[in-house]
Amino acid sequence: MQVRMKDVAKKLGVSVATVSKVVRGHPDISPKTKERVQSIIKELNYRPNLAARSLRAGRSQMVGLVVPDILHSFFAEIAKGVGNRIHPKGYNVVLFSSEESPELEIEGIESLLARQVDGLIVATTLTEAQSDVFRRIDEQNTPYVLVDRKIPGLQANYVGVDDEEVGALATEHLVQRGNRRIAHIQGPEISTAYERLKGYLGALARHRLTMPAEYIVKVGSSDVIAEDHGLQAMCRLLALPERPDAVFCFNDLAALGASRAILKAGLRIPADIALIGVANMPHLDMLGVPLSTIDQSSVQIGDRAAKLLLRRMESASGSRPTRIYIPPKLIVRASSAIPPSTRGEMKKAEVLPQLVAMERRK
Amino acid sequence: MQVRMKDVAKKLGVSVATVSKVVRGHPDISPKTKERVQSIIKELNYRPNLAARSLRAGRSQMVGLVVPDILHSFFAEIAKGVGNRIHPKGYNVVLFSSEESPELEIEGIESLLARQVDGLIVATTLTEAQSDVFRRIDEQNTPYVLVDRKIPGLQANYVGVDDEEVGALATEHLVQRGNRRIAHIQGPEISTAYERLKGYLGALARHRLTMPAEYIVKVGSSDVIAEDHGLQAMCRLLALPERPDAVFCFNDLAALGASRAILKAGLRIPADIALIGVANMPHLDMLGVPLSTIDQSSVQIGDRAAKLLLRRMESASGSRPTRIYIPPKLIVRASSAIPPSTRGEMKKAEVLPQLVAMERRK
DNA sequence: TTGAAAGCGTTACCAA
DNA sequence: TTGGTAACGCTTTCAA
Repeated sequence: MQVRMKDVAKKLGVSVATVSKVVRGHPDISPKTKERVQSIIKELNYRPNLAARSLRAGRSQMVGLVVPDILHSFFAEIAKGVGNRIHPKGYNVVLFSSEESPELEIEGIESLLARQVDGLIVATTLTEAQSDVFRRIDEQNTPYVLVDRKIPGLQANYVGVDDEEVGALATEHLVQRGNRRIAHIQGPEISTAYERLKGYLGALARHRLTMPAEYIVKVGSSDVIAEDHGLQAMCRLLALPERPDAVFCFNDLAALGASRAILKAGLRIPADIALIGVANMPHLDMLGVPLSTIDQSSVQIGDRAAKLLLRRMESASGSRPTRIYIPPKLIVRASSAIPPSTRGEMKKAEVLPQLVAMERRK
Repeated sequence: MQVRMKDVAKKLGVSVATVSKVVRGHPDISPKTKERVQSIIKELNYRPNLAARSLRAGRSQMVGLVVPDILHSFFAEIAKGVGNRIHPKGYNVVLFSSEESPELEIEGIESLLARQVDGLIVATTLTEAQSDVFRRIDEQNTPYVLVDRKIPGLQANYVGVDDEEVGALATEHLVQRGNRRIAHIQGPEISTAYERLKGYLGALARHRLTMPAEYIVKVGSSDVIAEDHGLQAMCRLLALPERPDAVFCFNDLAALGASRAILKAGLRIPADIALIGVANMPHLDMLGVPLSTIDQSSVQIGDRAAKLLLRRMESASGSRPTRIYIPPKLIVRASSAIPPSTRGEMKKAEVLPQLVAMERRK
């Protein structure tokens, strides 16, 4: 059924060793034999069995990619970056979506290790307490690269943005625009959320601004359902005696939810409350109020992670972990764009047309 | 380095055959041996080498998934559906993104076949002329399922929506709302585009409406850059002596581009031009004018495709191709929602507030 | 330049 | 119920 090397060899009266060498472009083969073998390979439509090759060679030419949710455009972009980098090198991507479940993630990683992937790229949902999977990966001498999320206390290759800088960049921007009551809708229990919070607090401190404790609202759960949580968090902020004039949201999904809450309350963005998210998700520049955000160059994160992994897979193991930080980029759109001088002076009726005009000029 | 079955067997003084049976849950093993073996497996952290198993068993427990672009939410949703269905069955997904390139797609499929995947799910970019890859897949006796896009003349398992119905549903809706000059921004050279066009034409015919030939504008290229093309196509429509009062766009991305063009021209959606797309992409309900669309239940498409594939992989080959159609769902939002009676009677200034109010009521 | 043969880690058949 | 052993298709070493 399947054409094997043996079949090609038999048809030509040469040995399988010869065919094997031709297939892999091994040098010591006469041009004539090479050509004859190649023509038979074409004729029989022979394809080497990569399972056999993996077993024999001890390398599978596969890379495992574990993400919390492939639906989140951020992770899809990472997947794209990884694929585009490694496919030309003859590797395939085995994708595992952990659905934000640590247990599933561990199962996924184990299954990929069993598959003998040559390396792993992981956007992890695991906490420090669950991180022994990574030590098990190390034991196997399988290189891996963490992307987006880090695990405190784990020395590992990492590619992502500096999330403290993300938080600082966003908050700084809101301050520059004259906002003085800046709240933060915080993300779930992952490193990115902590560091963005740290950046937010740092920026406030630099400007000697202090906020009431209730201005930091915790989004209880994962990235995926962040929209609902953003909405709920925003509702809580709106109920405060003195409501914020700007909100830095953990990510764009949270900002989306927050903006729903703001509009529902009959308030205006950014005239009443300015908003900024993180991720630069596609098409959010076409929202009713285009959303300001921080771009993380996610395709590039995937690309760089794959590049780093390729290097680690090729070289002998043992080099110290590398951390690569991609600079975040502030993208200012209407949701945080109204200059502070205008604030308060605008009549309600003026706001929407202005936004529409702003959009048109683009 | 790697723990092998042999190591487990040696440590316990049993044979590898026994260990193998325990690992796979083979019945004739005494409870006592089973337990002892299992405890050693845990202790040594043994994981079966799936490359070896694949080679020996002739089945890899991997499914190949080929999509034109994982960034497109539609395909990411399919990937999610597939993964969620097959992971619990012990399969892994090998993902290949063809970047809308037929050549790359063929390479990708070949690499997956070489990897001995047990089955393939493909959203193809190939035309009938290039379809012999699929016959080669058949020769290998590897089952495959096409999703979203069909190839004319190729008898194959298929899961998707009935795109003619999609086109009819969208067009019918625009007609119902009182639109009489309904244009269509057509998709690229793929089955879905043809069939949506067919549905559009059918619906118009049923209502005895005829449109000028220029009302059908061809988007030259792939799904991915459909936003630019939608914009260009819309510009052409706007330049016509009698411009349309509604546009059925091949997909949401094209509609996004079209709406950019409409707003730039200083026109209003839907007061001047109503718009509807296809795909129900996430978050487009939060656009300045929320976008009407047709939902394709894409996660379900992935799920059903995987289910069908599992059946085909388990049963002996030879059954006739199955085609599964998921019913499309019309989702009416503001971009096509203004009742026809209001049309023309509204002053420009009234439109935006109305839309905002509409959004708030949600 | 070519080929024979060992062996990668597993499974499955058959014998004990 | 257990174990010996021959494959699975390929790579690689070493000899011819």
